[in-house]
Amino acid sequence: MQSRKKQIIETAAILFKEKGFSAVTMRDLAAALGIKAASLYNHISSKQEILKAIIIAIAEDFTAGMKNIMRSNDNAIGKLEQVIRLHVSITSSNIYGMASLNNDWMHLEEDLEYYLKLRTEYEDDFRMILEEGIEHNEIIDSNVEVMLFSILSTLRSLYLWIPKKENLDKSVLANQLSDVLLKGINK
Amino acid sequence: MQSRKKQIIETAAILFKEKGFSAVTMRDLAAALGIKAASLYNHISSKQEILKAIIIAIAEDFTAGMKNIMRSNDNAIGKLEQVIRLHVSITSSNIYGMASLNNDWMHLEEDLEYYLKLRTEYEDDFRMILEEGIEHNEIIDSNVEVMLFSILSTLRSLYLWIPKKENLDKSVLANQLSDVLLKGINK
DNA sequence: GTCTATAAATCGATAGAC
DNA sequence: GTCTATCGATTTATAGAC
Repeated sequence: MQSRKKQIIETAAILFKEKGFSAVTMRDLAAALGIKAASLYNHISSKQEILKAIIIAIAEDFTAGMKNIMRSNDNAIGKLEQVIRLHVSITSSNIYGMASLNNDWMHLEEDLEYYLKLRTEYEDDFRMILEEGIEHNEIIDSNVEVMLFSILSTLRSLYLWIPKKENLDKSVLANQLSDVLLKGINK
Repeated sequence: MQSRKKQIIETAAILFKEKGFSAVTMRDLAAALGIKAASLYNHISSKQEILKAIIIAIAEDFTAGMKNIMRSNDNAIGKLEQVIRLHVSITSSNIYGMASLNNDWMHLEEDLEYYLKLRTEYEDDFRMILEEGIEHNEIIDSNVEVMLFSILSTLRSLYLWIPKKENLDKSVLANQLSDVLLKGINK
């Protein structure tokens, strides 16, 4: 990808995190880059193409990461720890893009169906890990959907919290999250 | 409040959840109500007033609920269980409004500062409960911010998951959440 | 209380000069 | 690769008839 195009997409992601896709105009984006709106179209074909570039790339990263985890020989708890590390890793290197993935996916047009397919597959794999853990007596036999929802909500919100941490150590954060999410906070 | 105004605000919240505040036009809203856009202005003064009505009311409900919990004599775990019930209660009766509270607060104009004040106070109270629990040996002495982030992310995402549950029993859900959030999923 | 008509501003995107 | 100029559509909101 050309360097200028990449710069446009990265700058767009920053603005999209602040106000959302719909509230950011091509003039806003151009101004942030120090050019005029018309000049953007020498590098990208539409606002929609920018959104697609941001969201689909990250969604495919999650899919690839999850497929690797499913292929591993770890037990359920080990797989969950891998999933947590996957979220910390992808999120910390795509803080702005994660905001679009979480909040602006419904504005995808041609790629909406594809995005939803990736998301459903991801959640299905996640659920399978939990069910496998219950079956093998590693995980409490509580409501699977509540556990899935609880862990995934936390991991999907990481993009809001990681920027507030100074001197982020990704492996320390992943370990703390594993502790809290798997073992709870009760003493 | 007049019945028609209430109906407009409730319908707006439904549309805001689907596409976000910025992507919903006054024509969309009017069409959903079976009238013309101009007719909306006989009941409300601006699109901004609708957003404010949705968000501030819920934010004040959370503030009032948290103040009650802070005044109670429960220990830290008991207070956390109350907070979980507060989120389940407010969210289940404001599914659509919670989407705006979470995703469209940045589009508030005159009331943005007030909203941020309420949110900060809420998080400070939440943090105090956790710190009190650590001090009294009820809660593990782990990273407070990670615990706060983890629990609050889950509770703030409830509006996405509650609609998927059929035959919702609020007290059952609150108990399941308390189990998972406080005791973890590890066996 | 809803309508038609419209104002004034802004939107994404294109044409063509340099 | 960026610019000026502009198109055509759409935005929030208002005026005034009914």
